[in-house]
Amino acid sequence: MANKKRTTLKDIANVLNISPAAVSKAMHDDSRISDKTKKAVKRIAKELDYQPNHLASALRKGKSNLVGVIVPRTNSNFFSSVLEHMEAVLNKAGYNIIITQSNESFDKECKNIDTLLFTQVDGIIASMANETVDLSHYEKIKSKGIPLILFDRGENDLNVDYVGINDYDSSHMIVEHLVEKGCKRIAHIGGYRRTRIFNNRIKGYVDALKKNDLPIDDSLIIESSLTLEDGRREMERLLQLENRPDAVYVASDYAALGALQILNENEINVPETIRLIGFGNELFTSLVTPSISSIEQHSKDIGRLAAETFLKRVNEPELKQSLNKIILKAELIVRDSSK
Amino acid sequence: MANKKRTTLKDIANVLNISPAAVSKAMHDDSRISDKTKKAVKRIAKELDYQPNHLASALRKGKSNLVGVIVPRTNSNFFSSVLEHMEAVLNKAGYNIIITQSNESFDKECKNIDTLLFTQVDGIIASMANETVDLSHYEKIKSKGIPLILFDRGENDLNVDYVGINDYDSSHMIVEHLVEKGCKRIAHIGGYRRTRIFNNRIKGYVDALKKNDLPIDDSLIIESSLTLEDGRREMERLLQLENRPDAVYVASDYAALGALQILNENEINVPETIRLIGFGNELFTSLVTPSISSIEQHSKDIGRLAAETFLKRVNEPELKQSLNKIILKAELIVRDSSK
DNA sequence: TATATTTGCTTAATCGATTAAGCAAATATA
DNA sequence: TATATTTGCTTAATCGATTAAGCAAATATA
Repeated sequence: MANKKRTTLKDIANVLNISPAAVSKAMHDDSRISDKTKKAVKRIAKELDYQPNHLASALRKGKSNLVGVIVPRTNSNFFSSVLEHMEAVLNKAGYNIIITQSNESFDKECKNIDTLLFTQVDGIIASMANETVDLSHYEKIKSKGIPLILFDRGENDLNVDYVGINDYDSSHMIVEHLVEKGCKRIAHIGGYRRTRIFNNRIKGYVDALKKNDLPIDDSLIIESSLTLEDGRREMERLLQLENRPDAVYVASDYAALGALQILNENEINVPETIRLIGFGNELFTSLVTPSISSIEQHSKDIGRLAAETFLKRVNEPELKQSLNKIILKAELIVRDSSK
Repeated sequence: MANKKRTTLKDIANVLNISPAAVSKAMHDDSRISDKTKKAVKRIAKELDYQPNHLASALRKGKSNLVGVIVPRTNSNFFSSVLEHMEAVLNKAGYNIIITQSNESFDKECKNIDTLLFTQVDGIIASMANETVDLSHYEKIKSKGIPLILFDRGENDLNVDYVGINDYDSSHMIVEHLVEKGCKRIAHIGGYRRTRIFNNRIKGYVDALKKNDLPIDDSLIIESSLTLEDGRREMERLLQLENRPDAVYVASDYAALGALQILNENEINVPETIRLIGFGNELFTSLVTPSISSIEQHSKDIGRLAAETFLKRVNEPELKQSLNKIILKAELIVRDSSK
C-alpha cells in the first residue's frame, strides 16, 4: 500500500549516467540522440515502469492535452453516442476528455465553463443548455484564445465552429411525409425561437406548409421547453381546439412522448386520427406503443466531426481566419405513429 | 483573438513590488501576511483577472484535484444520475471529475484506467464492465496507492471501498411480491454469477423461493449478458418450456424490455398470464405498455456516498486500514406488469 | 534597558519535463 | 592537412506556484 515514488527522467538518467535532458530527448526520439542511448533509455524506462509526469510536461509545454466537453445531459442516446465517438477520435490524437453536464441549466453551464478553464483544457466542445440566452460565458472562452466548437445546440451570434444537422430541411422532410399521408392540419410543438436549432425547425415547418399550399395557423404553432410535461400540456391544449390538427410534429422525442401519452389516455387513434412525429430518435421511440416516428441526427458523425474540427483548429492554426460550419443531412425514421 | 498571456503571481508581485512568495501566501490567507498586503494582492488579482495556474500548483503539490470516474455507459438513467450527484459533492470539495465510458468492454476499461492514471487523477471511482473478470488493472490502481472506490458493479476480491444496493434483499422483495400475487413458478433471467451483484441476485432469488416453499427448477434459472436481445432470446426459450413460468424476474430493465416484447408479440397477457419484473428503474419502464415493475437503486445516494467515501480516503488517511462498504436498501416500484 | 518573541516579508529550492544554447569529439569536405 | 559540419551529448533556464528557511523590524517580556 506504500505510495512508492514515481520514476522520473532523473532516475533513468542516474542509472545510465547521462543527463535528464538526454533522457527526455531519447524518449521523444530526437534525431540528435544515438540509437544506442535511445535503446538503453527505453529499456531502463520499462524496467523502472516510467510514466511521464503529465502535469510537468503540460506546465512546461503550456498544453494540457485535455479537451472539455459540455452537454445538456448524458442521459440521452444522442449525447452519449456523440460523446463516445468524440472520445474515440480525440484519444487517438493523444487527448483526453473531461465531460461535464449542464442539466439544461444556464448557471450550471457557466460553472462548467469556469471549471474547464480552471483545469486548463486545450479546447471546449459544447452543446448549449436550453436556458442559455446570455452568451458572455462563451465569449470568455473565445477571448482567451481557446478553441471553441459547438454542436447540435449552437448560436450564430457566437461565430464559432459548429457541427449539426440541417434542422430547416428536417422540418421539410417531416411535413412532406405527413402531407403524403394526407394530413392537412399539421401542428408543431417546438422549442423557443431564441435557440437557433428550434428557430430553424419552426421556419422549416412554416416554409414547408407554404410550399404545400397549406394555410399557416398560429394556434397550431407552440413554443415550449420541450420536456415530457410540456408535451403533455401542449397536446392537451391542441385537443381542446375547435378544429383539431390531424398531425403533430414535436421538436423533441421527450415532448413527443408526453403528447403520445395524452393521445393514448384520450383514446385517440395514432396514427389513424392524429399522426405524430418526434425528433432525436431516442431509444424509447421504438419501444413505446405505438412506436414514434423520429429524426435520426447522426450522433456518431457529429461526435467525430466535432472532434476533428477541434484537432484542425489546434494543428492548423494558419486556418484561424475561416469558420467551419458542418451541416449534416438528417434522416426520417418512419414508425407506427405516422404510418 | 490574440492569445494574451495569463496573469501570474509574478505579475501581481511586480505591481506591488513584493515577492511572488508573498503573493502566493496572501492569496491563501497565510497568517504571516498583513491584512493590508492581502487586500492589495486580492485587489490587483481581480484587476488583472488572475487565474491560478492549476498545472503548476498540481505539480508542486503532487495533487491534481481530479477524480476519474469509469462507468459502463452514461446512457442510462442510473449512471447519469449517479454521475450528476457524485459531481455535485466533489465539485463542492474542490475536485473536478473526468468521466469515461467502458461501453461494457474489458479492453476499453483497461484503457480508461491507463488514461486516468496518466492524467494523474487523485482517485478513481468505478463501476465495472460486464465483461470484466481479470482484476489486474484494478490491482494496478491499488498498488499505486491511489484511492479506488467501486459502486454498483463491484468485486469482493478487490477488497476496496464499495457503495451499492443490497441485491440479495432486492431479490427477496421481488419474490415475496410475486408470491403475494399468487405466482408459483417464478423464472429468473439473471446476469453471470461471476459478477458479484448478479450472483447475489441469483442467491437471493433461490433463497427466497426456498423460504416460500417453492421448488427450485434449474430450467427457470438463466445466466446471460442481460442485453435487450438476451431478454428476447431467453424469454422465447422460457415460452417453449412444457411447464411455462407464471412470472419472470429479469435482473436488468433492458433484458426485461426484450422479454416484454416477446410476450407482447406472442399475445401473452401481462400480468394476467405471466408477471414481469425488471431491475434498475430505467425511464422506459414507466413508458412501455404495460409499464414494467422494477427496482429503484437510489442513484442519487450512491453517487453522493461514493464521492463522500473518496473524500474520506483523501482527507482522513489515518483510516487507511478499515474498509468502507455501504449497502443501501433498494425499493420495489410496482407497475402494471406485476399488478 | 536588554533580551525574547512575533510579524511580515524575502530568498532560494523545489515539483519534472522540456528546450535553447553550447561544447567537445567524430566525421566530412576542401 | 586544415577547416567545416555533424553527432551526441551537457548545462542551465524555464513553465508557475509553493514552501522551508531565514532575516530584519516591530513588539513583547523580563
